[in-house]
Order: sequence, then structure tokens, then C-alpha cells
Amino acid sequence: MEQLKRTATCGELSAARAGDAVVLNGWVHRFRDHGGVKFVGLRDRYGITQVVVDEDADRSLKATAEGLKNEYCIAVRGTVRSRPLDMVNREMATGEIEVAAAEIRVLSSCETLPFMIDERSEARDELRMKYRYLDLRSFSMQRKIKLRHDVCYYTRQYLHERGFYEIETPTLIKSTPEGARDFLVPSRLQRGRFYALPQSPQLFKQIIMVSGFDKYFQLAHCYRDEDARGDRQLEHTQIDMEMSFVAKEDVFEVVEGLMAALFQRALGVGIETPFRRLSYDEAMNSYGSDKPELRFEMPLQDFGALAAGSGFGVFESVLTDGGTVKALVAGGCGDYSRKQIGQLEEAARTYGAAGLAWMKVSQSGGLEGGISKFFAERAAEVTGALGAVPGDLLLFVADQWKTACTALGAVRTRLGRELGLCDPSQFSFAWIVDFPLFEWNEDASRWEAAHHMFTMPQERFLATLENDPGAVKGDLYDLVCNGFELASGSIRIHDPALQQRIFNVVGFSEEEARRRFGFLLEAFQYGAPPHGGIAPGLDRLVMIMAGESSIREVIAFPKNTAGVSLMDDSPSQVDQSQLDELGLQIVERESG
RNA sequence: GGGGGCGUGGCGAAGUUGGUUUAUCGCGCCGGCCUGUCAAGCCGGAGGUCGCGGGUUCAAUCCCCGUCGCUCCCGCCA
Repeated sequence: MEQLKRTATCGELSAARAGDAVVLNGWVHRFRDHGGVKFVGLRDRYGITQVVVDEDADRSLKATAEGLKNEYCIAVRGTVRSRPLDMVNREMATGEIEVAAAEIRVLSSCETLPFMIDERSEARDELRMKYRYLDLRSFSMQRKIKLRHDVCYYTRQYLHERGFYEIETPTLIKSTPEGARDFLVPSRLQRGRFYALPQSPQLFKQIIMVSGFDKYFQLAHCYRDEDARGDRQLEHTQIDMEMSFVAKEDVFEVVEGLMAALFQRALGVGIETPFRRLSYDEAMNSYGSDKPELRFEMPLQDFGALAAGSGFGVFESVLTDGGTVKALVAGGCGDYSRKQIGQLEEAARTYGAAGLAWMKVSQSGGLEGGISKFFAERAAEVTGALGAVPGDLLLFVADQWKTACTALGAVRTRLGRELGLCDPSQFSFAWIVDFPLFEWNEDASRWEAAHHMFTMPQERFLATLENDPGAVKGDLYDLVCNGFELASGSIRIHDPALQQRIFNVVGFSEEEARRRFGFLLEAFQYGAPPHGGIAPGLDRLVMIMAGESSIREVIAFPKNTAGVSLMDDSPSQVDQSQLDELGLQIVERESG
């Protein structure tokens, strides 16, 4: 039988095409049988078109139509006709026409569905993942996948316009176990040896700079064997970029341009550049996070000066121990119940705070409840310093600086969401700069690179690198948006001597450095250009653009939080022969 | 590694401070009716070991313990 090849999509027909003979291919979205006349809502990627089988249609056509069920894949041959005025559906793009069927052919039938292909259907994620191909048929998923495609396309377009080359790097590489856990791939040819899947193309893109391709990018797959989250998968995609002969200003300018182009071209949304800049210290002090939600202000404030001498033992002892007391004014939350405050305290405790102190500003401007008795006499001073007004709730965390900030920051974020301060149509970008280069690892009793070991220290700290590593700020930067870390990057070290000093600070012997990154260090001996780069996370970017809160929503085939792909059931066991070939043996985990 | 939430016909939910009769509702599914619907409507029907295992009890979907699965969060994620 001759193929009924489509001549139009289900989203394109309008009254201008009335009278045309067309063939549509698609899926039965809905079937409505009125006994005489029958309607098929035919769906494809482009839309839904109403197909009509008229009362006077021939017997076999009617019989075929009556056999149709949801999600049958069919072909329809028919004629476009305008609907009578009172039957036009203004909700539908194709609502002014319908296709009168002359022939319907079932291309593929469909079992009873595990869930409806419907915007309103809310199957639980587990089922959506198992039957991902069905989930992806919905317009909402098709829209997100298209958005992702558009972002990829416009990324390539924009970076090409800016002179970048897209260069692929290997996905079977040397394991350099720093930071996240590597995924390992056993080698058959070199028994007992392993490749790693790249956590990022970091070393390769730096080598590409040495090779003279001074602007590089790649939509790179990155793999990290760590616990997954709503905004974190075992594998994700980065818009990986690197440039030679640049300072961080140049990187910012390119990324700001890229973001503006992507939001404009893919969403039609204008975003303001340049982006706001915050130092790491400012971000922590004011918002309690290195990826602050900036769609609302409600900043944390330092309460140390007023807490000192208050007579409140918790505050005073923390201050004596060199800690910090942070305050947050929750505007208009003076009517919060003990229970509500308890929930906020729970958020603070989650991030390591011992508790959450509070008091309320009464209508008379005095302080009441919670710890107010310690401040009652200085009420005006307290409210004045914090900028609080009657009806406000004052919240406090006293702890070591970082804990105090992050714990109260978590309270701030929770409050902001609760109070509806985050406008879903707003995108608040900011650069976070001046990160510390090193972090003290308590367990290992040594300094570690906060970002990675190839990050350039800021020049003003070069002289004191070894003396006071904790004070050193790096030339590294994060791009944040709406409380998510969207990108992370740095200016790199290209001087082997300086690189060696960094290795020394983190206790990396020359020998160990050579063993792990010898090829990069060697490359740097052959005229390495100054360079730097950044890597926006594609999944998070598309997630934010799509207004979603999980990157699973913008990944066609995601894994769950346990790293399992419910559709293909990976990871799976393998044949003994495969293990034998690789010289691998499975050792059962000891129970108990 | 730790903490919270959830698990009830194919799907989404309700329910029982432990009890009476057939575990309820919407969607879907099956059958019938219906010339204009577009989340069609009307009538009828099938479909459940209430995640699994154990315990308490005269009696457990409900309480307790364990376990599995999913999920959110802390840790982790240079």
C-alpha cells in the first residue's frame, strides 16, 4: 500500500488553506465519538489539528475511526475546511479549521497507557522516568527540550560570531583524583589500568590554549561520581570555554554577552548587562550564601556591636570565641507563630546553627518575645541599627562566621520563598568574585585548593602566598542566578614556577604533580599564553530559563537520585565473560 | 554516611483516634447511547493480597519494628 506521507503538520493549517487536500501524520490525542460525527484531536510536535469523520462518511472509514484509541499513531488523508464561525476554537492555534477525513490509516496501535499524555496529568516522577518516551510526548516536555536545543544552537551561533572554535576533547582520559570522585573505565588492552570520564575538560582546554586556539568552547559532557540532587546529575553538560590573553573582565564580557544573546534569542527576554558584582565576603555577609538569591534583598546584618554586653550569654560567648552574631529583619512577620519560627529554626539548624534567636518589634516600637528581655532597654537602638519597624520579626544566629552566615542565609531564602518575594519572571544575575584560593581541610589538616590548583592567585597576595594561605584571594569567579551557581571559572596559572608554589602550599610533591598533571606542566614549558575561562552549566541554565526547579525536567533521559536510569535500568550487571576480559572481579560488600 | 516526606485498582488522590456491609472519588479502561465536540456528555461494567516482611491485638490499610522503592535536604559535589 502506498505510504500516506504527510504534507502538513498538525500545527500549521489555517483558514487560508481551506479546500486543500492534505495528509497529516500524528498521534491520537483525544477521540470524541458522537455517534454520527466523530472527532480526532491529532497531535504531533507542532500542535493539534481536529480531524472530523462526518456522518455521511463511508462505512469503512467510520469503522476505522471507531477503532481509534489514545496514542494510536495514524495517517489521515483529507480536506482542510473552515469551521463555521460558532465552532471556531479560539484556544487552539488551528482552531479555525478542521480536516475532513477521506481516509484514516493506523500506522501503529497503542496499549493502554500507564499515564495520560496531558499537561494536567501528574504522574509521579518514577513513572515518568520509566516511560520517558511517553512523558516526552507531552507539549510541556517538548517545549523544554526545544528550549534546550535552541540554547545549544544559539550558544554555537553566538560563540562562533565571537570567534570561538568548537573543539572536542576526549571522554576517556587520565584519572586525576582531586575534588569529585572519578568514574573509572577499565582498559581491556592495558589490563589493570583505567581511564576516567572527565569531570570537565579542564586540562585539555588549557592545552588547547597552549596550542594557540585562543578562543575555545565545547558543549562538554562532564561526569562526577557524587550523590545527585535536584540540580545535580551524575552526568551533565557544560558550555565549556577558554580564552588566551584575557583578564577576568574579558571573560565576564563574553559570558554576559552570551547570556543576553541566549535569553533574547531563545526566550525573547532582555536581561541587563553588565551583571552586578559581589565579593565572596559580601555575598556571605549580606546573603549568607556564595550563590545568593538576589531577586529580593532582605540582607543579613552584623549584630556583633549590639550583642556585645547585652547580657545574653549565648551571644556573648560566641563573640568571645571570635564568632559572629548575624541578624535578619523579617519584614511584617511579627505575627509569626512559635511553630512558624520553629520551622525557620529548623532551616538554620540544618546548616549547623545551634539555634535561632528571635524577638518581635511591637506596635509601640518596643521589643517583645524571645530574647527581648536582654534588649528591652535598648529597643530604639536595636531597631534603629537594623532598620526594623513595628510588626517586624528579628531573627539571629550566633556562631562561627561561616556557619552564622549560611544558617541565617538559609532562613532568609526560606522566608523569601514563603513570602513570595521571588518573581518567577525575573532573572537576577551576579558575579561572585574574590573567592579564597585555599580552604583549610579540618580532617586532613592541610590547605586545599578551593576551586582547583590551576587558579591564579590575585597579584596582591603573591608575596604572602605561603605565609597566610587562608587570606589569599584567587582570580576566580562564579556566575549566579536566582540562587543557583550557573557558572564557575578562573584565570589560570601559566607560569610553572608559580604553579609549583601552589603545589607546595597544598602539600603536593613535585613528583606527585608530575605523575598526575605532568603533561600539562610540560606543555607550559613551551610558551604557554596567559589564559582563563569559565564553564556555564547548560542544564541549570535551561532549567532556570524554563522556570523549573529540577534539571531532570530539561534532560531528555535523566537518572534518579540513586544514579539509576529507570527506563533502561542502568547500571546493570554484566556477563562474567566481560569481567574476565577486563581482569575484574566483583567483591561482595560485607554485610552488617 | 545522616535527617525529613511519600508508597491505597492502570494514573492522581481521599480515608480509617484499629471494628460493623462491597475501601471512596476523579481520570483512564471495557460495553452501550448520542450530528458539532474540542478536558465532550449520558447510562452501565470490570479492575485492589492498601509497597514488602514481621510484631502487638479477639481484630491492622490504620499502631510498632524492619525492609525495599521514590523524593527533598545536610554531608559530599576542586
